[in-house]
Amino acid sequence: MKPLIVIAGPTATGKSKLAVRLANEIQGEIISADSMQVYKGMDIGTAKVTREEMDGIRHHLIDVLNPDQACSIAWFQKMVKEAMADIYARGKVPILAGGTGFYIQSIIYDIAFMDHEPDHSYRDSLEKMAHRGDKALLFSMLEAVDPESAKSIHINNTKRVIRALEYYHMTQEPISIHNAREKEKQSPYNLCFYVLNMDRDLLYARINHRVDQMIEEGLVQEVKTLLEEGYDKSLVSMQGLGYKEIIGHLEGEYDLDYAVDLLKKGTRHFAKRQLTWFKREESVTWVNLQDYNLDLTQVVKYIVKDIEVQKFL
RNA sequence: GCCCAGAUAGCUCAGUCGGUAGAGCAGAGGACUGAAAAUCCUCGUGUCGCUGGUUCGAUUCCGGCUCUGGGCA
Repeated sequence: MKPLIVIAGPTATGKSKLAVRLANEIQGEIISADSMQVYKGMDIGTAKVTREEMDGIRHHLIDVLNPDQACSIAWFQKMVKEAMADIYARGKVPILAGGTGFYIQSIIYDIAFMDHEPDHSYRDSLEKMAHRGDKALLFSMLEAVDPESAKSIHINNTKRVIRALEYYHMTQEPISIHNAREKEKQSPYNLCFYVLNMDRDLLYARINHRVDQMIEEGLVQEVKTLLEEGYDKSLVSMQGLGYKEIIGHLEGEYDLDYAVDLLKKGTRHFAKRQLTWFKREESVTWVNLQDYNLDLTQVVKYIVKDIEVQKFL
């Protein structure tokens, strides 16, 4: 089996920096597993690594889309697989680093996605129903076609209900069957999966601090520029943390201080959701950075050793 | 100094016509298989400022005190 190293964890734990240090030690290349860093021009708000911080290490899946090109997991997975094939061909080790748990999962278990594009007209019609407030109707449609999914998807979770209906519409198969099948899959990789973490209080303090830094570095101007370039707030990319909050401020809904509070709060909630995601992953090694006094050199040393112990390389 | 209004969950406040209380936010936990930085679900006991009084019973009514706003001097 091919080796694959994953560096994950909630936002603001220093995944990107650690990944670069690790890549230097083990002849690695980095693949970003981040749903927002794929977009060009979104640098400050996504805390994207700078060219300098890359330190000569090759990074994949960063700055590969314009903000109006919606990224999907199927597309992401395809691109990552191509990048990995390339990395293996050059005798290097891929390091998948990022905080988008769903994307990481799609790679490590090689989840199957269908080739064809979603049927937009069907989705649009369902969304119109949702917009009219016909949640119960949508849900009863799901119950009729895929009772298993109806049991596990909450009636208020319109996005999930619509996707399940859409899946059935395209394949004539309940998505619950597809999900159950994919869940059985074992990872086709020789996997070393690390999740960085720290005490919650410290993590939240770092998040708050980093948001302040983003503002100092010119996040407001970055968002302004994107809007001036014609990118609209309805785009998937503009739903990202740091973008939707600043757009609200620029449109006069609230002052900057309020936007900053919103962004800090939203990012804290996000970090919590990331942790919930990683907690359910099996065979992950949790790394509490405080056990190493937040010293990346020590953390890298530990991880390199751990990888060797697993006779990984 | 006087007058008025407040003092209830970490915060903002609601409420109890007297039977020891509940929302939002914060916080915690969870779900997630083509929007995922998205979307969604669950979780609320706290000397009801302190102190006397009335009462079977006071956070609720009355008095005093303390503090915080605002007004008048």
